[in-house]
Formats: sequence, structure tokens, C-alpha cells
Amino acid sequence: MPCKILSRAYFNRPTVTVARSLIGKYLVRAIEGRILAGKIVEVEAYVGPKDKACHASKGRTPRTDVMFGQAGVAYVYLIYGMYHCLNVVTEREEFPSAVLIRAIELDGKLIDGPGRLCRVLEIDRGLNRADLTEGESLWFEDRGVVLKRGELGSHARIGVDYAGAWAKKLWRFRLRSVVSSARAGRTKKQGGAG
DNA sequence: ATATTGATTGCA
DNA sequence: GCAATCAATATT
Repeated sequence: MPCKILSRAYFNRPTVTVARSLIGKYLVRAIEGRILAGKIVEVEAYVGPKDKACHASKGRTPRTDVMFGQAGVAYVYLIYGMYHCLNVVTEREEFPSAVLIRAIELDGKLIDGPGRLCRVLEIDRGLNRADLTEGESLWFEDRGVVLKRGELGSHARIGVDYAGAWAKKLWRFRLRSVVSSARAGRTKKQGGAG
């Protein structure tokens, strides 16, 4: 096995395929000699110009331009004026698509949520358009984790209710073994036997 | 349930 | 220019 860093060819494949296979891979961040490596446990796929949940569905704008470019490049944007979200561009050029990294396990701790993840890894828009296949400051590694059958759960994407039918696509993938920490007791009224 | 927060976008 | 929107989170 040559290099463990995930290559451009790896990301230049169907977005849902890339998203599913990223679960169990590692996201590695180098900050001034310090290395932080977390196992990816939750991602979402944003697939092309017709996916109304994908930012690029509105067309090529200064912000979405990066998704029209080559795979394996970072798409980092600021959301709600406070939090950054990290995506990796997928598929061929001119087909705008990306995978959002939603949660990782870092030093045994669950970093649950794209904004928290970017805060912990010190990812901001300075890394927008960074090449993630060269192992410089941010990259992905295959460390040999193999998922067992049934370990991968697929769900509707979060925060995209505006996207109509596209919001129903099961394009969020998550390790079933990972326990959701924050949202367990979100609304007391909804808690119930079901 | 709601405050926070500022870039991005659409419309003038 | 200005108003609306937003792939979230912390707090009440």
C-alpha cells in the first residue's frame, strides 16, 4: 500500500459513493507542527446543480465556484455569521458537488457538528480552495478501518427543509455505533414512547 | 424556543 | 444600497 492520503481520483467519483466511503476514514489537520487526526463518523452528500439543498443549485457564484472545480479541494464557508463548515469537492469539473464533514471522533471524544468540528480543528475560510490531496495542512487518510455490515446508517440531511423533495434524500451517513450527544433531550415535549 | 452573527444573494 | 436568508450552536 503506497500512500494512505486519499487522492484526487478517490474524490473524483459519484458523491454519494465518496460520502459513504469517507465514514471510518481520518481527517488530519496540521497546525504549526501539531497533528490532530479524527475518525470521520458523519457526513452529508451534496450532489450537483439539480440538488436544491446544494449551494451550487443556484448557479455558479463567487462562493460556489469552487464546487465547479476539481475534486479533492476544500469548500469552506461561514454559516450564520459564526460557524464554519468544511466540505470536500467531489466529481468531475463542471459538476458541482461536495461532501460535508459533520462529525469526527478525536482523541476518543465525539466532535458532533460541522461548526464545532471546524472550531476544534481551526478550520476557517483561509482553507477554502485548499488542495486536500497533498498532505500539507489538511488531508484525509485511510487508516484501514473496515466497517461491519449494518454499521453505516443513512438519514435525511439536516437543515435543508427548504429543498423540497431533495430534503428527503437519505444522503446523510453516520456510524450507528456513535451515540448522539447533544440532541438527546432537545425537546421534552417530543420525548415519549412513540 | 430563541439569540447570536456576518457573509452571500437577490432585487432595486 | 438594502433586506432576506442561512448545510449551526449555546442557552433559556
